[in-house]
Parts: sequence; structure tokens; C-alpha cells
Amino acid sequence: MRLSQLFTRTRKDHPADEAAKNAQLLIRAGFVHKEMAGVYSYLPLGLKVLNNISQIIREEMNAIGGQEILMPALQIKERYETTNRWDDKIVDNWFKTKLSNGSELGLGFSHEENLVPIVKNYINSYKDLPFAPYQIQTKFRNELRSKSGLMRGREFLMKDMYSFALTQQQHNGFYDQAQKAYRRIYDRVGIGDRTFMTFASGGSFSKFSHEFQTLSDAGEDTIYLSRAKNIAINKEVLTDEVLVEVGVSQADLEEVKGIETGNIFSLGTKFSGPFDLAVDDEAGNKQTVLMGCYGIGVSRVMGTVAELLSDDRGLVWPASIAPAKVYLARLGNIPSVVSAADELYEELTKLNIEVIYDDRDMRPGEKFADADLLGIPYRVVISEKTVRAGTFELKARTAKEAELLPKEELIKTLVS
RNA sequence: CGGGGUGUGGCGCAGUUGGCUAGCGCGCGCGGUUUGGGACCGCGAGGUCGAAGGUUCGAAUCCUUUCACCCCGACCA
Repeated sequence: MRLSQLFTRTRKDHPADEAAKNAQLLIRAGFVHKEMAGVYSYLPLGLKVLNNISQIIREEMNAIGGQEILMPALQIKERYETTNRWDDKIVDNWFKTKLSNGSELGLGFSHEENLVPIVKNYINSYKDLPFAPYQIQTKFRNELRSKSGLMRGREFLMKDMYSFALTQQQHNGFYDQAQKAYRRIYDRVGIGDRTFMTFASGGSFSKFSHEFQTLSDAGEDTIYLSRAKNIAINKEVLTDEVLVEVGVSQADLEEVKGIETGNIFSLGTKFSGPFDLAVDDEAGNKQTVLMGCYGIGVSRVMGTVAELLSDDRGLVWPASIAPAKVYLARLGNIPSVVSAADELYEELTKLNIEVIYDDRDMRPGEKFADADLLGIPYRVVISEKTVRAGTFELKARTAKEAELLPKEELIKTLVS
């Protein structure tokens, strides 16, 4: 895309009402626009990142057999009365609204009550199991206090998958697959090295749930981490008994802060029971289906990456989720420079390399500053100097120095 | 929800013991000089001071109410 066409622009200052680094940078760079506390609009470059993260999650969910669906935000009251989750005293972060005839509706914060009745319509036999629908959808949670930029929103994008299994063994098998898929997601979005599976409160149907905690001082959770064993325990469940069960000793653990970027639960029959979701087993007996749920906050992951991988000059996106791979800065506008830059832009575009082409009539310093702030993995500079020398200047966002390359080598590097 | 803080052009801020047509920087438009790390000069557009009510000859400045935002805490099924 040509930067001269992009309607957003960068700023030198961040707004005074944002204290969180992720929001400060994303707003300065024009990736998001704050609408109200905990609610953001995603602008062209920000949406690109969000979609790239969604796509990685989608690929990994599909790889373990997930089937993508899309459920509504509007939720039926009676469904939640069935599971006793309509009452504000039970679920305190509901957003509720009404139809014009006065019927109450809720805005979905999670979708078990929506999905189980759908599934009930289609499955009857053990032969139908297991399977796992998922969606990437906007969730609404009326947080008492939203905070930390994209980290704790009232409206946010989330992937939620739900598994349905006949037996505990079948459920465990899928749960295990999901854990591995989550690991791959964190690796691919660039925070795998600092994201740890964490034993956390399991609710009423299983001893533990598993959170994926990304280490950060900006995190809200306190966890006890064993780097040696590559696992952690959330402070809220830490007891001597749990230590034994998990197989770590207190001495191995360090207390750290984490951002809960994902959470997977075994639900047992918590939802299938009230809705009477059961199938015939081989012997012809009814078996209530066992469920699991698997959440990951897409927008929270985006905020986390922005928060953790940035530096003092701006954002630093991993190539896997960056809004573009290359920032092509054209310095000056003499005809030879313009045609060389136009040419490279078209060439890279044809090779399916995404380029942000800075064709604006601006001084070099501003272009370099923007390239850094936007966090694009590679910066290519074309100027009178490089054209005369027949080279191209390449610098990785994280590199100190730029290098001068002939075109073939430049392209070779960018393609890889 | 408890405590603390803040609302003044698009952004960052000054002005707030009540007093003249509300300032500054950035950004924006026009003209010119510039062009490898956020240039410079000149001219110009843009706000009625979060909102409502009140006190007063006079309110961005005082009072009341209210809304929003930020931080700490509580909460996060």
C-alpha cells in the first residue's frame, strides 16, 4: 500500500489518557482508535495485525480438527436461566439489552449456552463424537474497571472453541491436542518463549484449568514459574497439595507477573447436563457429552505483542503478524528515484511480499521515524545515493546498521 | 464499587486568588528556502474552555449536580 493513500497518520505524542504502553504505541502509530474505556476501533494497519493473528489461530484450530462457525452476540435469556448464569449476582459482567417488545437479551461473554442447543440439533450417536466447533467473535464483558489498553476490554475479539467428547479419555486426547496447538500459536505470534502453561482454578468440574500466561510486568496475574519444568502455577491455586500434584517444589518456583493470553477448561457436563446433550453409546445407553472450552483473546494477544516486543522507537512486529513485511522509504522525488522505487514496489508486490511504500513528500528523518514506529520488519531505502550506486539499502527493524545490497540479493533476503 | 487524579482547537499543554477580542507548541492550509534520523521563514484556518444549573455588572476561573477518562484497590464465573 502506498502510504500517501493511507488515511491514518502517526503522531509524535501519545494521548494523555493512556498509560499502557501497548495503547500508547498503537494509537501513536495509528493502528487503533480509542472509543471509550476498553473499547477500540481497529484502523487499517491495526486490523491487518489483528487479522494476521486470527489467521494463525484459525490455521492451528483447523489443524486439530476445529470447525469454524460464527455465533451471534445477542443472547437469549432463557438459555442462561437453564444454566443459572442470567442473574447479575451470578455473572456480574453482563451487558444486557432489550427487544422493542421488552424481552431481555444479553450480549455474549462466552457461548456455551448458545452452542450446546445448536449441537443438540445435530448429534445423536457416539459416532458423531468427538468434534470441536470454534469461532472468532466479538465478546462483551462489562468489566468494573477496564484497563491496560487492549489488555482488558469491554468489547474484544476472542477465539472460543468448544469440544464435545464421549469419554474422559476422548476428551483428554483432544484437550492435549489443544494444548499443543496453543503452544504453536504462541510460538508463531512471537511470544512463545515467554508464554507458559499455568495451572489455574478449574471450576466445579475439574481440578485445574490451564492458562497460558505471558510473562510481563504489565500482567495482572501472579504466577509461580518453574523454568526447568516449563510450567507455572497461578497464585490463586498454589497449595502444598498442588505442588505435589504438579510435581514441583516451592524452591524451584519464582514469583512473576503474567498476562493471561489464553485459557483452556475441561467443562465435564456442566453445560451438556442442563441442556440434556446426550448421545447413544455402543450399547445403546444415553451418555451425557463431555465438553471443554478453549479461549484465546485475539486482541489481547495483539496488545501483548505490542507491549512486549516494542522498543523506545516504537512497535516491533514479528514478520508473522506484521501489517507488512517491508517499509519502502523513497527519499526525495527526482525521477530516477521515483521510478526505481515504483519498480521495486511493483516487483515485491508481484512476489506477494506486502509492502508499505512511503511515497510521501517528506524528509528522510520523518520516514525513518515512521518506519520504526510502525514496526515493520524490514526497511528498504531508495535514494539518489542508492540509485547512483545501483544498490538498495536494507535494514531489519531490530538491526543496528543497514546494509547495501544489489537487487537480486535484496529480493532473496525479503522472499525468505 | 472505595480511594486518588484529570477534562481548555485534531494532539500535548499554559491560563483557574473572577476582569479586557482564551494563549503556546505540534499538526493542518498557502508561499518560499530546504532534503539521509521527526528542517526553517512568512502568512493563515481552527476553540468559547466535558455537560447542565446557579452566584455575579462580568465566569475557563466561584458554587451545585452530572458525565467521561486515567491510576491504585476490590472484582474478573
